[in-house]
Amino acid sequence: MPELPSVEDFRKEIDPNTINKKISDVRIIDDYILKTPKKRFKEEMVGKIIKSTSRRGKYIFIEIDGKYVLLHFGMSGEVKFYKRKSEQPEYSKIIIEFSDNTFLSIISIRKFGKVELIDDYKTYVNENEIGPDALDVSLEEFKEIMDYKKRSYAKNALMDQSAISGIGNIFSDELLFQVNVFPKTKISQLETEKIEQMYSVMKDILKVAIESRLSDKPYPNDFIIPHRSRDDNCPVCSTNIKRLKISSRHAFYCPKCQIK
DNA sequence: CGTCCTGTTATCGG
DNA sequence: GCCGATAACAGGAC
Repeated sequence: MPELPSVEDFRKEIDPNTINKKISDVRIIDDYILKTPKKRFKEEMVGKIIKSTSRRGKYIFIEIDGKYVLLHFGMSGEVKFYKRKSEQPEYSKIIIEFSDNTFLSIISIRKFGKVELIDDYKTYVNENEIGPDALDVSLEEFKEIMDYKKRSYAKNALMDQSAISGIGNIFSDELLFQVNVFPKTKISQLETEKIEQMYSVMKDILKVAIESRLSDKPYPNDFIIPHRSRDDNCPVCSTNIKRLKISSRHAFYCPKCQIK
């Protein structure tokens, strides 16, 4: 379930649990999502110490003695830290074992994720055009980006990872719902005040979502997320939620609150 | 059985 | 070159 808030949750599973721990073994159960040759991946990691973690959009970078392990979760991945071998999660693909007999599992049901050893994360971010993280972007930057994306539908602009990284199908729906914007509105049709409102709502919903996940609570009921179904109603006005296909993704929205 | 899915990428036509 | 639509990638859930 990985958009920015979930990925941040995964990062917190890694950090602090594995920080300063020594890698004693790397078990590769299935190398489908591993983009670095198995042998090299193992050799570069065993014996090394986990230094730090960072996240940009939906990517996690784990720093290991100057190099980085990149994690991307596709549509269904996650990571799990655990202390007993018997707790090994189902669909574990790669398991990092530490010298204190604890484990970090990289899990993937479908095989859309990515695990890769890279030399420098800044180079990677530039080469792969991963835009600034949604939680780091400044208002000025956000306005510039929206100006650059003015020909796009609002939903597509928000989901473009090279413009702003971290927002996917779910959170773009939430953001548009909370600012009362119909998903197929072109960015150029929005007033400056609306763009500014989008910026502040973007920060708010991501922070609230991270907090909810951290405290293991469901997302607030006045979010559209718990009502993303054609059989459900708008938490504000009770109108039946509608579904719309945009660029082969389904957008859920309230036809009354989100004016065209 | 068919449908659905919270991501990314390539390709095509406009 | 940008934009939107589509297919492809896989496999489990319902």
